[in-house]
Amino acid sequence: MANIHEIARRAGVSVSTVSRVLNQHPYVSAEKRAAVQRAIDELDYTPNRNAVDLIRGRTRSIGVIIPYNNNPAFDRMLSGVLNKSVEEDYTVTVLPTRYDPEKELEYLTMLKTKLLDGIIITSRANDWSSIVPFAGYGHIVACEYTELEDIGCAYIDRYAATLEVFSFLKSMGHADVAFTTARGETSISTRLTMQAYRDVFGEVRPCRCLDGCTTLKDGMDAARHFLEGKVRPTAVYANGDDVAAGIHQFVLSAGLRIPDDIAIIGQENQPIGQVLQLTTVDHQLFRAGEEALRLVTRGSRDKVQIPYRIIYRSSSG
Amino acid sequence: MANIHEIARRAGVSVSTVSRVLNQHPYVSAEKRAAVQRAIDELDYTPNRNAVDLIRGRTRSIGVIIPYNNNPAFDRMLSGVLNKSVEEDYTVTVLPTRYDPEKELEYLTMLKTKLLDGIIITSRANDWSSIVPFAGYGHIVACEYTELEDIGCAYIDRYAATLEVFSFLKSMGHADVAFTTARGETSISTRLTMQAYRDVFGEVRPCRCLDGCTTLKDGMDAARHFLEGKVRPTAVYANGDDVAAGIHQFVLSAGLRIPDDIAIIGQENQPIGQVLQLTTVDHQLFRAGEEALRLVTRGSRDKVQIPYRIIYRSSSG
DNA sequence: ATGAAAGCGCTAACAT
DNA sequence: ATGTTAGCGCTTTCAT
Repeated sequence: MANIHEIARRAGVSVSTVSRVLNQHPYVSAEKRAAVQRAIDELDYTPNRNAVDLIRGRTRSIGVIIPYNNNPAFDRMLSGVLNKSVEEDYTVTVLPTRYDPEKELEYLTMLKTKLLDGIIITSRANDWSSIVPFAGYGHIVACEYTELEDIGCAYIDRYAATLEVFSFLKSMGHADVAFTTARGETSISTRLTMQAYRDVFGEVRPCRCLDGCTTLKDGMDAARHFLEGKVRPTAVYANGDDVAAGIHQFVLSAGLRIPDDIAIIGQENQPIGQVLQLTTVDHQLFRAGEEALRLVTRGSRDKVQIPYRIIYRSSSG
Repeated sequence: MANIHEIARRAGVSVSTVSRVLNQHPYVSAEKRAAVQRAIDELDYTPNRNAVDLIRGRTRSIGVIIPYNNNPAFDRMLSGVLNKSVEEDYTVTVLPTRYDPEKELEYLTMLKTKLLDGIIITSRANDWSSIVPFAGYGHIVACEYTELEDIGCAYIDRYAATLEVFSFLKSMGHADVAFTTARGETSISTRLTMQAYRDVFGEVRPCRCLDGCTTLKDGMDAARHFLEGKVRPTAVYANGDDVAAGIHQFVLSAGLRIPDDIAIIGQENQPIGQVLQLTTVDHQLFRAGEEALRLVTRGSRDKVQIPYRIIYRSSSG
């Protein structure tokens, strides 16, 4: 590929003039501008972005740290990020960690190496203490609430949503409620869910709580688990609509009725939940993703809460 | 951030020596290497990747052109790409086009600007004639079959799969079959589907074919469309499991039985199809994505076919 | 084994 | 208005 010098030579001007027309600066005569443009067209020239980014120190590119791809929740957020990135004219790089802390730090280092202007953390594997230092090299926005000064966030109020769900179930007469979670008490989601449970129903008994659930099949296994005791719960709050759908299937196949024998509430408002008429908590993760991108491109450290909505359907009575 | 000169000064060596230890070259004495390492650690130094990429002319980064995010099919491919990218140590940038040809060309230009080593095209908005020239600047791999020399591909045999589906339906006694598609005859998928239909059933009547379907709701509308005539089809081949699920719902709500009154076959083997016991064509798009990444990182122009599998469930009788 | 120096392709301050 | 020039931070000959 030709470079800026070749264009300059061919147009009979200096490289600065070429640079000026490239960056639409004023103070370039119409003739020279035309000559430069001609040379550019003739040689089909495009500036080398590595050189531009090197000298500018910015890339208009941001990264999205995501534990798993092909997970409804994270995909929604990523989708929101991508959607907004187009209108903000930023490029987005996906950084899948599988919750490997080393990998995550490696990705964060891309701020230091100047490859990324900012990073959105949808879910993290490291403690904040090892993440915060990277905020010195680029903007970091999280999809969870944090009081840290250096970190912006577009977060959902999972505690409030969960509290509302459990309170609703209680008001409907449910006293024995079970729930599923995805990844143990290392995750804030799980901790907040358990806290809300305690605040409404008291102690969390092992037989009413199952971790490690993400897929439809996990939901079926969870339902089997919840139903195997002599006393069975009368409602289940699943950590996703896929899981809820699995529970739904197993419950029906066990000859029980929904919601009469067991009420089910899911999360994320997925199509599968619509089909099965599942009540669901829509955390509006798409909007969270959009907001996260908006924040990170502005270098904002604002704390923005994304409101949730509960969509009541027949599965919860 | 410190740069290589500072490290050199601090370690009392030249920049070339620093560069050598950075790139694990031989011929560096143990003492100097240690001194350099100490300086690197003390200053918490990380090389600027823009500078490295500029001089090397490579980035170990590839782009994935994708029309829509949050579409089961494209998400599967993207997921496969990402999965493989981790083990191949490449970074992937998502390039959403919404089938805007201009946007797509803009993305392809990232090969010229040296930002990307290669690009995977999951689905395109431009003619090959305007895409091929970019192959001169970086590797291009498509997720559709093409004979073009310059383009590698990891493709699915949609015609064969569709032919098998229609032949199966015919063998089951279905003579009046409908189908849905996503985006008109500009898309190869649609063209291949129509071709297979003609080859098995003859003429494609407008009342047996509905375009613009991607979501569950589209499926419900499609079913309404197919059922409104006096004679209704006895089977529908949907272009995705979400669409098939919508059809499923509408058919049931219309008081008809599946598969007795109407057989349904979907595509992509999504969880929703598993729940509804939908027969489905699994095109193994995840594998296609993995293979595409493998090809593009190797600069290969091989043509690799990804086999499909039909998963028979009760919705097709 | 090590260093000096010439770039990679571009931007921008400075001079004219 | 336009050109000269000094970098941005790194790799890689080419000497020694």
